[in-house]
Amino acid sequence: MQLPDLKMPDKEKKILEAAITVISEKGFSASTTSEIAQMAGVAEGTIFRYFKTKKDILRGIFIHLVNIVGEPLILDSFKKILFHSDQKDLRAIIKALLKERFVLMESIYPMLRIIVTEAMYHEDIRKTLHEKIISKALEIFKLFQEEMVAKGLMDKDIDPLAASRSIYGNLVGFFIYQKFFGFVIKLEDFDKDLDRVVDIIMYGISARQNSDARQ
Amino acid sequence: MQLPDLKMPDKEKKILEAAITVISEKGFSASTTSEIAQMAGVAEGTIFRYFKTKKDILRGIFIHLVNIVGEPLILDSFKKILFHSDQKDLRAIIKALLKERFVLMESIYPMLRIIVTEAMYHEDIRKTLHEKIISKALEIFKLFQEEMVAKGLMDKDIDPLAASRSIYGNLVGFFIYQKFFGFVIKLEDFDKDLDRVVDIIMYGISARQNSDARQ
Amino acid sequence: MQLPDLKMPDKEKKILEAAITVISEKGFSASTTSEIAQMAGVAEGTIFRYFKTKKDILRGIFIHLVNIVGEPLILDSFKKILFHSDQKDLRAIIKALLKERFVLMESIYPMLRIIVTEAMYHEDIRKTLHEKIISKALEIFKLFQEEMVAKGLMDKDIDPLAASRSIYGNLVGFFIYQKFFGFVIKLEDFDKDLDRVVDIIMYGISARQNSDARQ
Amino acid sequence: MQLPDLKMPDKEKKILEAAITVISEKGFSASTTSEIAQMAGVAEGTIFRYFKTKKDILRGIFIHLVNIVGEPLILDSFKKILFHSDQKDLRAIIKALLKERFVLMESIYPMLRIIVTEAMYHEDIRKTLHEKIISKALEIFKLFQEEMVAKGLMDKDIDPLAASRSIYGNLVGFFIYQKFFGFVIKLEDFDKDLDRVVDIIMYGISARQNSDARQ
DNA sequence: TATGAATGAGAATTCATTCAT
DNA sequence: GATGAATGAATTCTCATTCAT
Repeated sequence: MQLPDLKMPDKEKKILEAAITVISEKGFSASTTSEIAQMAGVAEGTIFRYFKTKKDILRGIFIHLVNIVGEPLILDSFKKILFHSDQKDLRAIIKALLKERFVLMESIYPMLRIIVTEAMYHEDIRKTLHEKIISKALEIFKLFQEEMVAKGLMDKDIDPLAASRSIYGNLVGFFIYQKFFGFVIKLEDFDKDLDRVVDIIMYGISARQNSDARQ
Repeated sequence: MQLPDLKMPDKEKKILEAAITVISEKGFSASTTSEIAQMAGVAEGTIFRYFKTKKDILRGIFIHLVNIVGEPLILDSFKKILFHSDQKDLRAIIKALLKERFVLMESIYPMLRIIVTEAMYHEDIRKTLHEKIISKALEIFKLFQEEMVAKGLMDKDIDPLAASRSIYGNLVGFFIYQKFFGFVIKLEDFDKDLDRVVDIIMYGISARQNSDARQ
Repeated sequence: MQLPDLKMPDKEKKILEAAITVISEKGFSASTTSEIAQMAGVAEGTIFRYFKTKKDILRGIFIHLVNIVGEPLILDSFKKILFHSDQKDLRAIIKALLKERFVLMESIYPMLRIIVTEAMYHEDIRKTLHEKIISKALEIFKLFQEEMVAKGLMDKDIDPLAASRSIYGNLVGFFIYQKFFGFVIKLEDFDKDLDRVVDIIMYGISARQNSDARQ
Repeated sequence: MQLPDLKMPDKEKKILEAAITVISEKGFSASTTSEIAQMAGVAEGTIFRYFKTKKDILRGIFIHLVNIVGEPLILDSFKKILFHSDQKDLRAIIKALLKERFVLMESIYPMLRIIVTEAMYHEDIRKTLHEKIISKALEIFKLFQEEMVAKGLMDKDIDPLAASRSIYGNLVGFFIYQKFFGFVIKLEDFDKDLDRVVDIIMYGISARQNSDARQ
């Protein structure tokens, strides 16, 4: 896990990167500061110059996700895809979105794994996550939906929460399947797979009234 | 977390139940055997009569999930809902399925939390999970889809993996939202919410060709 | 330092005794739990079964001094010497008192050293010490003085606080000189030395009106 | 704690002053060099330019007490009070002495606290203390006593060691009571209190042959 | 079988000391 | 000279595991 250049001491960055790697692999409690120090190539004591306690390392990772990764990586690219897409075609936009999200998730995968695990156990992390990222993404999606509804590409009755949950639910299901249970697949297969996901997001699982509905 | 009656010594069952509670709340590594013993009302040494090591407790929980909960609770009820439903209406079946799955997930929630966390970190757990539960559920769903396609209720082109992933993705998205981010909601609201999820699973997020498509 | 038999696990007593020895020799902060464990002949972890933290060991010693040693050893013998003495002679009583106090101080010397040091740095210890021992001793002395005044052996104008402070000041000065700066002396020399101390406590340092005043 | 101007680098003096403050408050082992550096307003590394090890700081404080404070502050003023007093009255001299000593002790209180604590644990400190200060003070007192005996103000039989120990014992008892257990008292009360101490030093605690003995 | 005291390896954390800048 | 980041040995404390009762 390589973090972007930040105004942060070199060693602190190394420790944070090492911590993300180690904690992502074994979970927070099962990781030791000695392991993190070793992987970061610093003395164990050095860790505690930058992070008062072990828990503060976790906090550091989280803050990083929310502040550094959250806004520019997660939300900005989300906005960009939804609004600045040249495509006037909803299906193409959704597909582009999934693709970009998939790549994003892969690129911050170790960090993601840590946050997901910890969010399961800590209310405060969930709360911050919701406040800083999830609720904002939902707002963006609502604006997007309005635009799509205006263009006649989405149904106005559709609940935006349910719709975005569906997109993300499908995406995560797809991601987990690829990452956890799937085999490494060829790029063209990936694209086909993705098409299937997009179709279901677009038209659901029921029988299509007319096959023209599909692109 | 109450486990069903099993041919298992009373103390072992108590330990397992206590372990599920404790580990679900703090994660495996952060839980201590002394805590589990205390909650189970047994001496710390007693734990090691039934489980050689702490890790074996986790294994015990997992085996329990797979063997005892997996087949009868997870798969059987899945089958029952899909095939023995009186309804000839796909939408109603999906809704019933989601409802039943939601209740099931809630009832085994502590266990679920443990397994999901551990599956994130251990390949072998993922493998067993896939073998014993996920792949079987997929097979069941395939049979169900064939039936639905035959009745003209589902599109034959739809990938069953993608379809079931969609159903589960939507369900899990819904579940997480309720459990982790949601507020406690009234039962009738829950039903409305569920309807929206079902609609999206059924018809997707795109504009409907004709509004009759919706119930 | 041997503690009296108490309803206290054998190991706890051993740890407490070892702690008193070690801490008395090096001071609290400079003593390590590993050292204490070694001297007590137990594993380091065992210490923390009986004392949650290192600081609790100190608290244990203090509680011991106040509750176990304070009342029966310090105050009771104080009372006994002052009131149950057969002697009708103030000088003899004071001498007996000094002798007995000296022996007592020697017998709990390691504990004393710890408490004195810690009392210098911790207000709460001083407070408890005052409440539980010093103020009580002062009360006892006041009663004693009343008796002596009634018998015409002490001046009624003398401030009991100043008087007892003088007795203890002289005693401690004597004790410190013997223990810290003195050489080991013969028993008869000790007695002579003590006599000089008693004289000064009794009659002060000024020229005596008549030499009969002295024994 | 302000040290007098010395031919000593500014930083070294600052470090020494800071060290006295910090160590006096928490004890030597419990104080950290980082704390001392912070309070002195220098970098931690700077400390080790002036003091090879942490222990050398303590040594520095001690040397300071003995060489700089010991002779001029402790012994000279002792001499001055005893011999250059205008008063021909022993009682008045003792009272003046106690007053002056009390003020002196207060002024070097932090340093005193350190030395007393450390003297309890280190033979070598006690030895130097005795050699450089205590034995000298005793010599001075002996000369004083001779003078007083010549004037008929003190008994020739009185042991000078016992007498000076009494004076100091009473003083220290008084000091401790005021500093550690006492409440803040008014100046006039302080003087009354002091009178009582002086009386006891002068005439002891026994009944006075005639009340004229007291001033 | 059940207990829980005892263990000791290993964890997080502290801090005097060094050294490149 | 002065700095303060970096170190790593030492310290406190935790906890899975053992074992005598």
